[in-house]
Order: sequence, then structure tokens, then C-alpha cells
Amino acid sequence: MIFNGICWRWGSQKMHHVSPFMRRVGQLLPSSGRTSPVLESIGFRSTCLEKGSEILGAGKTVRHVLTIGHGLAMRYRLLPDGSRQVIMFLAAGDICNPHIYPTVMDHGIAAVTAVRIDRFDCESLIGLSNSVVGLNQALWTLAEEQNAIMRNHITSLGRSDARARVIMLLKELSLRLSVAGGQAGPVFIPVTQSLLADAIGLTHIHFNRIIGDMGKRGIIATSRGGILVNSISKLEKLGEELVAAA
Amino acid sequence: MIFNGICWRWGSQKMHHVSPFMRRVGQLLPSSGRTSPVLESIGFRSTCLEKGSEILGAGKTVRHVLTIGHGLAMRYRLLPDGSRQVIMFLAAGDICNPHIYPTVMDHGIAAVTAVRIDRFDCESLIGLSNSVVGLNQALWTLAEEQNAIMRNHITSLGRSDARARVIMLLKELSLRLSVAGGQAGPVFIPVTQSLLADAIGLTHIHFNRIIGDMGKRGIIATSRGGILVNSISKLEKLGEELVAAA
DNA sequence: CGGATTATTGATACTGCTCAAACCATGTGG
DNA sequence: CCACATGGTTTGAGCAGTATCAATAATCCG
Repeated sequence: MIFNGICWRWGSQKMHHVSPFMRRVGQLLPSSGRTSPVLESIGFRSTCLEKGSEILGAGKTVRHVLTIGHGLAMRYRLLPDGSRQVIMFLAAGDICNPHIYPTVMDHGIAAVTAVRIDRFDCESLIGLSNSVVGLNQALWTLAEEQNAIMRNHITSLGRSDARARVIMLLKELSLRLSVAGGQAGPVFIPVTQSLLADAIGLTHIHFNRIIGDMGKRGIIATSRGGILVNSISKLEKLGEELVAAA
Repeated sequence: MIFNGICWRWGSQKMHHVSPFMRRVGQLLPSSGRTSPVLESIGFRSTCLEKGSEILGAGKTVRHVLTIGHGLAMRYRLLPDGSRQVIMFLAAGDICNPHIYPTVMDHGIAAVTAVRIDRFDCESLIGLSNSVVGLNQALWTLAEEQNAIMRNHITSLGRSDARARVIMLLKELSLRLSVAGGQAGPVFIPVTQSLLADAIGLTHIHFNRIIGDMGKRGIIATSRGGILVNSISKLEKLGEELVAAA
């Protein structure tokens, strides 16, 4: 249930924080530098959900635009045999809906960590996209980012062995989670091995063997509930070695 | 080369045929019944390309909106080790670009069969999308169709064994290629086994073994350069049997 | 007819899955 | 504070499913 979570701040049109989603949209607008006051004027409501909550169920019709304010979520599907495929992970600033128009979801979205959801009104956003120059294009660009991730995912699943898939997944998540994009410091990925394995089509057992090996080499460290990537560049180097070995 | 093909009709703003892309867009518009004359007024140019031609190269900046007028194409990536991943197949009416704004492609698009490309002007479409009510939403809906296919693809690659993947792929292509959507008649899929195998992460050898088995059961028939699906419903039944067996 | 692409078949090797179990961390209620 | 339940992690042994290598056959095209 979407209203299950502890409500952080609720009911006020004006939030004291800026939505990461709007910040990203603003950066994509042609109107050069700072965030447009028009964008900030649009109201949204924040809801906090605990780990594991369902954000958007498959089959549901969406009347609001949900975005990740803070934390990690995932798009996923449950299969008839009970197994689960994680389609992609969503981080702060990502949009949960396919687009800003009402739709029916063909997959679910759930909270991987505790999550803050910033909820906008479809009509308001649609109205803005008709009036603010460049906004529509910005939304397409954001959507295209997610599509690129899916294409990478398909390529990874189709043409790489287990080890390469693990490396690519960790690399992608590290980069998206490190705010600065390409910094050198360690990044903690707060996702269980089972979930990570479900994303790249491995059993959690095999996944564990692979990262166990990577742990011995000091590239990552494991802890309950997450993985610490010590150095993204080491990760990339390992990936290149793999390609070279083939 | 994009200009390599035999040109079917060229240089005239007014085509004697309607672009399948525009027809689909028109059907998604709220303005009820028939295709809006405004949509038909927009000019486009058709180019015919032979099998195997490159339609859009990876890394290219796109200044036109390319759509499939006739035939089959594919989105694909080439990997450093020389192998190829087919990300998805594109049929008549599908858009090749990620969206109608200029972008850089992170993957290539090539003709699987002989193909007619209907090429629109970015600016014209953007202009239309700002003036025609519902057009922008229609474009998002079309894009979302492709995204749904990618999500299916990811799920298939991640959680199904080879046989199930083959069945899903053939089913998807049969449905998209049969104009009537859900008809009973046989459908011919004009794609080599190697390409189909490259889509679902199999070797063409293993792919061949699987469809050989399906051929013995009369569900499909093979011929050089393509596969004939005798009955989509039989295909679905086989898929359900697989699920039940698991 | 000769060369090129595509399809098919066989034998063998290896990746990653399955099953089974132990271990560890965390939280819960008595 | 301890006993227990829970969910996550780690380890082992054996097997199933696919890849790989190698070759042959069918088909098409010039």
C-alpha cells in the first residue's frame, strides 16, 4: 500500500526541499543556468515508504507521476513460477511512470531501501510541458536515459557470462549512486545479493561465489544487506581483463 | 550507407502512400475516427534499402525521424569480441529514433529484410506535436510499446531457459507481423536463425536444435532465410506446457 | 559451375543451476 | 538477557543445459 509508510512531510503544497526529479529536469532545460522558478512552483507531495513496500503494482492505472525523492527502488516482474526479474533499479531523481500521461503498468515497482516518493499531478505536469519551452524534450531525454540502461541490460544478459554481468551491474549502480558521477571513493550499494542476482539472471548462490572471488581481490567488500565497491576503476580494470582473456 | 538502396520514390513531398507510422499515430489520437488531414499534410521522403544495409549507425547524430515504412529492421549492438546483440526487431510503423528530438545513437539500426524508410523532419514533427492535441501523448504511447517489448526481452533473457525464450520470441514476432494481430493463419518470419539466436542470447546451433524439435511437432516449418509459424495458438500451448512442466 | 551464405548434425567441455546444509546478523518476546 | 525466528550469506557436491569445435549438407547467386 502506498500510504502505508511513515509520512515525512505531508499535505503541504510547498515542500521545503526541491525534488531531485525537478532538479534533473531543470538541468536539461535550455534556459541555461539555474532552476526555473516556474518548475519549482509546481507542487508535489512526499511520502516515505519502508524497505520492501510496493510503490506501484503491476496492472494498476497511474493517475500521478511518481518520482524517487530519496533511496533505491526497482522495476520488476513476478513470474508464474514464483521467480522474479528485476528489470532495472531506480535512484533518486528517476521517474517511476513510463511517462507523464495516465497508463496501466505492466510491471511493478517496489522500494529496495527506505524510499521517499515525490508525487506530482499528471495534469499539472502535462500543462507545464505544454507551456515551458524545452520541458517536453527534457522529459524525453530522461526517459531515454532509462532506455539506454535497459539496452545495456539486454546486451549484458544476452552476450556476457556471469562474471561480466556482475561487473557491469556493479559498475552501473556505483556510477549512478555516486553523486559526483565519476569519483574515486568507495560506493556502498544497499541491495541484497539475491536482488542483484535477480537483476542479471543468476542464482544468488552463483552470484555469491563470484563476488566472493572479487572480495578476495579487494575490489569489493561484502556486508549484510549490501556491497561496498572499493574502487570503480579497479572494477573497470577487472572488466577489461575479462574481455582481453576472451 | 543509407543512400545505397534502390530509391522507390524520392524527392516528392507528397507521397502517394500513407506512412504506417502516421497511420498508427493517427489511431492513437483522441479525435475519434479517421486520420487527421493535418497529419497527412506533413511531408516525408521514402528510401528503399536492401537487406543488410545500415539504417542508422551507432554514434551517429540524428537530424531526421526515421520510421519503418515496410519490411523488418533491428536495433543492435556490436561487442568488442565481435559478437552481436539484437536488442529488438522493428516492423512497419515503428520509429527508429529514441524520440523526435535530435540525439546521438548508442546502438545501430540495420535492415533485416529489404526495407522502406519513411523519413520525417524533426522540426516539422516537433512543431506538430506542439499544435496537434494528443499527438505528443500518442508519441509517448508508441515509445512505451517499444519499452514494453524491451522489458519482456529482459525478463525472457533473465529468467527463461532456451526453449522458452525461443517460444516467446517467435510468438512476439508472429503477433507483430500478422497484421490482424491475433489471427489464426500461418505467419512467415523472414529472419535467419543466426539473427534470431542473437536476439535471445543463444548460439545459432542451439537455436537450430530447438526449432528442429518444434518442426518435428509441426508447430513451425523452416526454410532458408526464415521460419514459418504454422499456428500461434499451438505455439502458446507449447509455452504453457513448458511452464507446467517446471 | 563455384563461391557464399545458411542450416543441420555429432562429440565433447564447461558454465552455472539444483539441492542440501551450515552459518551469521538482526530483531523479538519472554 | 537469552532463546528463538527470520532473512541473508556462505560453502559443497553433482548434474543439466548450452557453448564450442568440427564437419557436412542444402540453398542461393552470379
